[in-house]
Amino acid sequence: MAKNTASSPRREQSLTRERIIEESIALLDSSGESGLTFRALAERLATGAGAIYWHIANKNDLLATACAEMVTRALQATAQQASPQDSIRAVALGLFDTIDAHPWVGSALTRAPLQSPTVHILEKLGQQVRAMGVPPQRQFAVVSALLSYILGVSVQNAANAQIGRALGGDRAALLDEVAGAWEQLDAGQFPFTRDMGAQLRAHDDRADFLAGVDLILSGIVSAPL
Amino acid sequence: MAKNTASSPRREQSLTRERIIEESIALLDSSGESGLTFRALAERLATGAGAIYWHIANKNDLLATACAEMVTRALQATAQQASPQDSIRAVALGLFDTIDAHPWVGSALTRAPLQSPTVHILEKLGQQVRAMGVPPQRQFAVVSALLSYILGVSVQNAANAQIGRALGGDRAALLDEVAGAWEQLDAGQFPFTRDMGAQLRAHDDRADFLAGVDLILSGIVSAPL
DNA sequence: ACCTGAACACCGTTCAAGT
DNA sequence: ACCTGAACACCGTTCAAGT
Repeated sequence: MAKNTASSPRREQSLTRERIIEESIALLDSSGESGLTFRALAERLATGAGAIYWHIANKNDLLATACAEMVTRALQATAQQASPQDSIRAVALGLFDTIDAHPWVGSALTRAPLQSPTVHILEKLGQQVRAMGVPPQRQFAVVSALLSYILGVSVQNAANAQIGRALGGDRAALLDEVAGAWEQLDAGQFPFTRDMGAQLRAHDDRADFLAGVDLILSGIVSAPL
Repeated sequence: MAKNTASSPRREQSLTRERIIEESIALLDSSGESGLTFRALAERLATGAGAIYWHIANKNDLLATACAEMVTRALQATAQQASPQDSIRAVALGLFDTIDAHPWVGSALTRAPLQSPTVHILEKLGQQVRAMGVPPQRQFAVVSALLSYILGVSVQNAANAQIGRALGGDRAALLDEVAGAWEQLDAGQFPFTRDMGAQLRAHDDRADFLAGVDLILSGIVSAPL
């Protein structure tokens, strides 16, 4: 990483697939998904837009590779825990936080399911589900539910945060606005939602996410089928 | 719906917000999300692209309104069931099937959370969660988990189906290919995924989705916290 | 009040031409 | 082998001009 020797002629920094991905991640983090354009990327790399195509197949390839890199980092960061349940919680939170910090990772995962990043997550979850003693014929459905929940909620949470940022960025004020609207809904048609204003204002997305994971974990243990 | 009388001058079919949304839905269903362009829509409506902007704020408005229409239809179609659990399953399946048949509804829901369509779903789920006897202070987190799971999995399932279609359309062949790749993974690094090939080949997305809903429902009943 | 359609400022991707 | 940058075929959105 500190080495600067290029392959053949000594150049300041030659255009490599790695450097393109690196700058793509920086661009995605700073300007979001819509900020990643070949023109903007070419400018950052001090080259022409067409040059990128020598190393990268297309925009999808660019996004998928950047996403795989982030998921690898996230999974490497989750240490082994005391119980399988705790390991599952750690993986879940690691992904939640990564996708929260890099919302574009979420959309990339949605766009390329069952690819390498997802398989790594599946494996990590599967090993813990086995350790919990779930019978073999139920393992696929159980892991599938966990994976879907984790990715689904993380992606939606990140999308919410992005929308919040686009709408001004004051989370408390935005929540308060929605909560206020809920409280003024028609009592006959929306008896439930009307009463949820206070809980919406006070809620913590990360805690609710974890509560959902726990709900599934205790469903696995109580095993209805 | 059969009436053809326009507002003031008798015209074949005047340009209305309703007609624009109707044609947008048709276009989205036939050509997918990328098929909805102002130019294609204008052609279908036999007008200019700019004319649409008189009735619709922008593309987001177009997609959000079309999405709201579809969710309303989906919720109206779910009849009252014997138990709260069954009602929740019916709502879940209704949304799963709608989003499966109209994948663009999924992306629109993700893009506009806590808007009118989501609130209607929240209300329907919330009433059943109350009927199940969940204590008030847990209701928000429980409904939130259910809603997240249902939307998250449905959206991902629809995305998968779209990708499958783009890749040739033969679901069995595609699954078989992925399953085959799983079975050849390194035994040391992927002991779990390696064994899941058969279950992946045999699995039913809709059944797995419902199994996940049941997992959450039994987690709610066994109530760890 | 509503519609037209050209114009603007963008995209991803391709490709002849260079080194 | 790799890079350049103009060109192509698109976008969403705006807006002067029409009726």
